[in-house]
Amino acid sequence: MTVFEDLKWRGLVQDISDEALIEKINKGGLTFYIGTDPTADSMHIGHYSSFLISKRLERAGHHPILLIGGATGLIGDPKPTSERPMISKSEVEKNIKGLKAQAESIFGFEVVDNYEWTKEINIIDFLRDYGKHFNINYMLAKDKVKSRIETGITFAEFSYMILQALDFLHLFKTRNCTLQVAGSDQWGNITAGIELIRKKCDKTAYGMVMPLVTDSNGVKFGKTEGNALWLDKNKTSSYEMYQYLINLEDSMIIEYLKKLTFLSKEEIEEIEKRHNENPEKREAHKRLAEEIITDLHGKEEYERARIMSEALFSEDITKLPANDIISSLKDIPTFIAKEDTFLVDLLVEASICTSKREAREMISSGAIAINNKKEMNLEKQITKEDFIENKIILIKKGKKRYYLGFYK
RNA sequence: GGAGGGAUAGCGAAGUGGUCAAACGCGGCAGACUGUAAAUCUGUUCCUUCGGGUUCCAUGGUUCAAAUCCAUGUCCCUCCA
Repeated sequence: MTVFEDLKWRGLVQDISDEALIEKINKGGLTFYIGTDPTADSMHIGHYSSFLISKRLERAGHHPILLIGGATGLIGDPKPTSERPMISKSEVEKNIKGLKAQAESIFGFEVVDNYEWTKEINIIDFLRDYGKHFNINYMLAKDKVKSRIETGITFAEFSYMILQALDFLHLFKTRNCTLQVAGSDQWGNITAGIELIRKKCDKTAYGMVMPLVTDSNGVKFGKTEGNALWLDKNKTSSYEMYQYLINLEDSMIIEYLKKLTFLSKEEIEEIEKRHNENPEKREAHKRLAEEIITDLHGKEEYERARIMSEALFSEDITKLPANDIISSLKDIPTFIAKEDTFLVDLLVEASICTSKREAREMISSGAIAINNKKEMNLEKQITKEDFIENKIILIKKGKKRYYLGFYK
């Protein structure tokens, strides 16, 4: 299987700008770039899939450059629905630092910042050197702009694609970077760059985009409770990551293995076979979690997450030594618990529930468990006996959310 | 500059003087069923010491009573110039 066939098989190729790219990808030796704007101080799992393509290309003998949009992040890539709020310059600076460190440690890529070559351009040169190459009609025809004509788009966001095109041109000229890789929402910006290169240099550059990774309902991969799953383990612990991956729906799991791991076709087919025979064992889910967490944070982190999950979901927690529980559960939310507190109050104080009303509702519906034992008594007071070894108390909300309390 | 329309809970959207803590849909949360899955079904979704308290862009006003009427302001949209 060629490199391109492998990408295709994994479902990672939505579109390429030119058929000629296939051969170049198979041959190796290209310098390519992938970009992200510093909208947060960490990447999330959504970035991960597209960044993995870069890793795959790197393994196939190409050279990746990671571009962080210190300039474009100050402007904002148009979303199809509405204008982005502007991010402060200090925020952008902070985010760049976070992303840079992360990209280097997780992916080991060379990082560049487009602020470097954008900051010196003055407005007259910008309009003459770049603006002159963009016909408004062409820009208006781009999907992203088109979808915003009704709701409105500011000149700042409208100009975004010129900045991104300029990046591609800059890297093409200075680094001989001939390929840009991204998620499918970047297609318009990439083709703008390809055209700019053709107009200014009379050379051909290429673009490749991958489809957005979603669940079966079209919801973006990694969206849980409105929060993203961050690649920074201080923002999203390995345990949380493990839990998210292990709970993914069956119908998508093989697709995720293809897109998010480096497992070979043969290995994945074997896993698929076993998964179909015994879906309840969730071998495919476990393997996905193992691969992703190990790639991100290393073997040790993965083992910790796995052991913790197994302890919480399959063993009688009260039989374990308190210190073992503490050390294996250090990623879950904690709180301080006094004895004789009413459970209702405790749930609110520990931010397990947002109000007493909700706390009562949870208790009476059987959603609250103390040390894995369901507690439905609204008048329940926490006593010393509720603490394992007089030290800790484990509260579960719903089926999967755990909170660890320390005796005070 | 002129004319008109709009702003309601996380989102979409009803309601146009009392029966409104506000229909309905989505989303969220929980329960049942399961496999810590999906689908489905059920409940729930401002706070509360369960007496009540605080909500419908903001501020004033009319009224026994306002999301609903009036005035002013802010923001958005459409059409005309």
